[in-house]
Amino acid sequence: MRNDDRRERLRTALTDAAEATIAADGLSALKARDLAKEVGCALGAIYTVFPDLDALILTVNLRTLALFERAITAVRIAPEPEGPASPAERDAAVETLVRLAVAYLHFAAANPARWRALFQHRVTHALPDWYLVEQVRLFRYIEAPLRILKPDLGDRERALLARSLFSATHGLVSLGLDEKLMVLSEPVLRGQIEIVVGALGRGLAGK
Amino acid sequence: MRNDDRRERLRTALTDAAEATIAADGLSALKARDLAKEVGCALGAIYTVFPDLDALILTVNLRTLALFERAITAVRIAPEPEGPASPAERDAAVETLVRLAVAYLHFAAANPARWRALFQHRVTHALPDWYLVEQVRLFRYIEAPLRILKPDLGDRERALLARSLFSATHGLVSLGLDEKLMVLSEPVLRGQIEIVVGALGRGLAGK
DNA sequence: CGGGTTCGTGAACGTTGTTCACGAGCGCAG
DNA sequence: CTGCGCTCGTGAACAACGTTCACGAACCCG
Repeated sequence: MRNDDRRERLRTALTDAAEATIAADGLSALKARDLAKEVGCALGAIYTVFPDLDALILTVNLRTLALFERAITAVRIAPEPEGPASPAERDAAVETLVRLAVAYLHFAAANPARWRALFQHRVTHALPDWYLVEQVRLFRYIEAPLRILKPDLGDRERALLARSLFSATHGLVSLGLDEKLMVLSEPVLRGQIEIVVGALGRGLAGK
Repeated sequence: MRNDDRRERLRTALTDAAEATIAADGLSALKARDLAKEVGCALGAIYTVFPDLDALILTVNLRTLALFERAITAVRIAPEPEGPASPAERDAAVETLVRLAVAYLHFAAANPARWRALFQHRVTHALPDWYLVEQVRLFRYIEAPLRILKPDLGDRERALLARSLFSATHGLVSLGLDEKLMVLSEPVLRGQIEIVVGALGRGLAGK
């Protein structure tokens, strides 16, 4: 079908334009009419490839998650020891957690509008599966060092703890970069993250 | 002036109605026209006592903060020791931090819509002073146990760390109660907070 | 070439927050 | 008591938004 081709082209063109707008001026600057004008299509055409703007935003957010994953794969990960972990290996695991958290901060600071859109966007409908799958995969990066720090944890508890560690880090980054509660420079915030996540890791190790 | 009296009455009536709407159906259910109908005034009358709806929301949020402070004052606080803290006193300080965090969770879970409005509401203008003052005072509750845990910290660093601890806890509560990332029951979330904040406190104590 | 089907078009609709010209009501001087 | 002027709430009107849908052009196929 030639037709599906055009639809796909329109879809990516809209996603590109929406991504650029969000990255430049934030989620609130995304307007259906501006979007249509930018890609040179009619207003109604948007709704032939997306059910509504929420779906378009979700597609942009998926790109942001992919971008973030590329950033996170550059983080040096402590190797998984065989057998029980030595104190040095546990320290290395803690440092891995800190590096992951700092990488999260760095990504958020480098892509503030894109990153804000991930959370600012409140969905009323249930999230699509392909979005949740992406989230689950990203949490695995946190679970690995946790396996070293607390080897006797069950899979379920470890997954839960990984989400909690992410939530805590997200809180630090979210409120730290947000202008409502405080405005912290990235270096200061990085210091706080190192202190807090470091203490958290050492406390979890149970020494 | 009889006139200021009427204005004040309208102001509180609007605040009451807005608070009820937010508490019942969330921030997004707050509409100027519904509000005017509920308090029996004209649409434009709202703008004679508030510059815009943002200011009205801020007033409601201040009430929420006051409500929260009443909840936080019920938390049992470890007494401040004289001289260097014993290990037991440090443990008590950690438990105070945990209790504060759990109180935060409990308040958020008990008043989900009110609490969400505190953060969901993004302001474009600078926040008024009376709002910031309220925030600063609430942070003092976290600084007290920190003084026991890390006595050699300067005032500035302690204040910063207090905000970071709050941010981490807020992240746990915010994402834990939020339906986007995960939905955790309050008991499960309470367990996570006890684990994370507990580990955080012990790690900070530097044992 | 013509009839039918498909599909983008953009005017129109319903809701927003916010504004502003109007007029009712009141006080006070004549 | 009457008339003038001022104040202040009123609600119709405006601008901007997401979303819809009747229309018409463009294309396919017989």
